[in-house]
Amino acid sequence: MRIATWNVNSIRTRVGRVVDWLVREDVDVLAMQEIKCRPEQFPAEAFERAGYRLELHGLNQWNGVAFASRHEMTEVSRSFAGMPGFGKPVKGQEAMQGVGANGLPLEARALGVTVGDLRLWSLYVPNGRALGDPHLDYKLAWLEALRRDAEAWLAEDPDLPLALMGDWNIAPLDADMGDPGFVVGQSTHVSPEERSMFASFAPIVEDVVRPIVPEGYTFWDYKAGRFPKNQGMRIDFIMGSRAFAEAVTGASIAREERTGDAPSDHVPVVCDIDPALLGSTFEDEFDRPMVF
DNA sequence: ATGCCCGTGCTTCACGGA
Repeated sequence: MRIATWNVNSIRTRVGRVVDWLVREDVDVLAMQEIKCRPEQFPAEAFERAGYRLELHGLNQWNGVAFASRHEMTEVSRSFAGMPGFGKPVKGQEAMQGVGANGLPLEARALGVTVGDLRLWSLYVPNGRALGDPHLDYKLAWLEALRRDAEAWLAEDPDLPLALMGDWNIAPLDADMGDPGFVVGQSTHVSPEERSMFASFAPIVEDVVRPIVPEGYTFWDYKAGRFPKNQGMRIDFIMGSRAFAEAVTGASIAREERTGDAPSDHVPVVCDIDPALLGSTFEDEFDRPMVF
């Protein structure tokens, strides 16, 4: 069972490349971020022809998250309970996109699905923009709310195989930041506040990729030749609960997806799950044991 | 110190990204 996350930076521009990669790499479930379109604009046919079902959440040309899965997806959530919004207070037409826990309009940054026993979230954490910018307060509040909700899910079911995967927009360690445009004390993504917030998830979820792939970036800015100079950032993560992490048998970062024609600025992050290491329901559903 | 490179909108620049 192969699970991946990829900030695709516009699915309409990238659809051929994304579906080719899914098929070539035999991916079962892909969490996408920055699809940059509404559901009716999503190029669904290409995914469906390749055997993938879709769950989509997009409100406009910004943000947008999605899942493509070879397996049935249930219990679809387009936000988490404490998720804050951003912008001007909701009124009239804006109310159609939903109101966050802070009374402000929700953005399309979170999508939760259940696949077998797995609870999976595709997350696009707010960028933060700059130190002192209201967007950074939003980013920190958004993550705090996510952590509190995830704590509650796991308090209710400590054995839940939960994965919080996506673009976290934080480089947790110094080794995760190779872009000289980002400096501790001057920039987002490396600030003590963001790193502390990321670290506060440790009691509930862990990075399941780093133990297997200790080095490497997941994003290189299009500008200033960041990829040829390998001045990237590691900001895309698959964070798994104990039950999820115990079932992980492999992981990789698909660096080659930053090369060739019209790449996203992010690359896929992948992990492999052995269903036998999860609960029996999942095993029965997907391993299809022979019946005599 | 600034822009670099992209994608989107109903485009000829503004904006968001990280």
